[in-house]
Amino acid sequence: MLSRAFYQNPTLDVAKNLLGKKLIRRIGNNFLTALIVETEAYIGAEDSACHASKGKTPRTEVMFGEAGYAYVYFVYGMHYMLNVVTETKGFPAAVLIRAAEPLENRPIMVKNRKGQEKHVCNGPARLCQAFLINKSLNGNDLTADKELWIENGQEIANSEIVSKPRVGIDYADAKDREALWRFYIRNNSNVSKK
DNA sequence: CTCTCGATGTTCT
DNA sequence: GAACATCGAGAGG
Repeated sequence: MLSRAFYQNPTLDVAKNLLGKKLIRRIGNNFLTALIVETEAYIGAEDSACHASKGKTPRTEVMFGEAGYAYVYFVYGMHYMLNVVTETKGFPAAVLIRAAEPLENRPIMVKNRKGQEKHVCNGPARLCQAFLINKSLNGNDLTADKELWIENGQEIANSEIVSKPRVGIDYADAKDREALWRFYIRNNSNVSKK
């Protein structure tokens, strides 16, 4: 299990370092695992794409807290997103987990996705469906939790990491839309978009 | 394979 | 009341 110190770093570093790590979810006696292949950084009140840019609210409160906690929220009336809080207490920042590559117990993930064999984890909302992640996990401590946490996986070389603008933030300022704060593993077929 | 379009509910104005 | 860090079904190539 990754320690708190891993998350207490600059958000862009954490976003890149999370690539190749193993996301683990316990469902009863079964353990779902998947390799993280795509992330996005949301950094501080100055980032107009970050939820925290509108100030601290009950919804975004977790992002203002200590690093290493899960920030789970609901969008579009039907989808959950999984983020991990980074940096220091009082500075709102998080990394969105956008996609992963199924490792163990893939059949259970497919079942959670209502039988969808393709596109099991290649999208933030799909990942949450496959892993049964919902608001009940919001605020859980990923450095101590028994239901959801992250472990070391594969080493990903810097040359294998691709940087792109973030997805789905048309409402943000131009400078924030253009920021290359989306990271994914080159040539991995599980990323959410080409 | 690609594209379009509508569902859905929480949050904030 | 509007916007929203999306997805999947269905139509067409």
